[in-house]
Amino acid sequence: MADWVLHVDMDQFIAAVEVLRRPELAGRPVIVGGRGDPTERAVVSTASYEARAFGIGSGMPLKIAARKAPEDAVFLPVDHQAYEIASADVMAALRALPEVVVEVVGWDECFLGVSTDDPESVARAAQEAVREATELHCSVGIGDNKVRAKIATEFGKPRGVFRLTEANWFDVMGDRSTRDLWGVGSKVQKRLAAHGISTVRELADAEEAILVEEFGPRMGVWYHGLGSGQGPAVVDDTPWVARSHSRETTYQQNLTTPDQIERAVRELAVQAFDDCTAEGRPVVRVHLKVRYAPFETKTLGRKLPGATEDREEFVAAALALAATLDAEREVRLLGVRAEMTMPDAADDTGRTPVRGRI
DNA sequence: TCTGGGGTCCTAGGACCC
DNA sequence: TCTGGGGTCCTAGGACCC
Repeated sequence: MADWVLHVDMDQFIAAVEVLRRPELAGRPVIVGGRGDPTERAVVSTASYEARAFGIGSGMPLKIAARKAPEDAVFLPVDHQAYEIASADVMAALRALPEVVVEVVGWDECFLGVSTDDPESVARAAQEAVREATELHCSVGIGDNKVRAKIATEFGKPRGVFRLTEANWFDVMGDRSTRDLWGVGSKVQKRLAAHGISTVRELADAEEAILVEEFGPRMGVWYHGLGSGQGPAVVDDTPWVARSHSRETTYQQNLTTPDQIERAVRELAVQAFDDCTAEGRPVVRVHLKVRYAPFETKTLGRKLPGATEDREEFVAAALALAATLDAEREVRLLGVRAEMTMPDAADDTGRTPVRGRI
């Protein structure tokens, strides 16, 4: 029997959950994002397949989506709680499969580790278990590691199964853009292109030394291996432990005065801090994220003098950072992040119980 | 056309110590 | 007075993912 990695990804998860509780919306273009008001500053979380047919997709500003959407489109607010409940039901159904290790990587996706000679039948069993428990549909990628399983899922959508291994990697991926690789975004794609590397095959054939020079010792080696579909194959069900919590808000009207910014930072800092202390861990660091109008993002960080459980001390540190912001510029987004101490277990074992780069 | 909110990990470079 | 090499910690920011 061979070891396989399966990647389970829910089809249009958020939109599907909404349609499930409002059956009358079935077949209509459904767009979920922000507070459901397409005149506000917000982006699309998920669009149903019917809405995608009009060119509407995740990450798109709601205002743009509204322009593209047909008359009968429905805009809905994001309801985190509903998706968390649905997600828990999905994961519970998958954990109930025999001999399977489940590693959750998001609301709507996870890896399964399984030893079998017939991964396709495990994939079909997973789809059936999810459908039976939740009436939701998913796609499954089968791979000999996490990278290939994750990429395979896209070829299985919707409601399908696709296998991607060392055997068919270059047939399937060789001529595709490096951007289609998991972990290569637009910036890295451009930097690769500057070295004459545009396709997956070209990345695999590139000199590793050149990539190391461009991206550093870890990322250079990582990207090179990505070209031939290499990646870790261990599926780990250790519960995820957060390193930090943040709160951020995009303001419908830009903040223009120091007083407005101070009030906003204080409010966000209190929430982020309380999220951390709710887990019983002191806070060691504060970050501030600011987006100046129209669209320039900056982040600042400061280590606190020591681990603290004193909220006012944290708020004061956040305010001190805020005092360094450019007072001349309008702010449209503010975020405060609180970084926590790690649980003792991490130190004892030398192994961080954290979902890392896969 | 106008861009969310939640996270993680990596790198460069300076400070400081031996 | 001018100088090495290595290690670790910290800050600041970049990139990516769901």
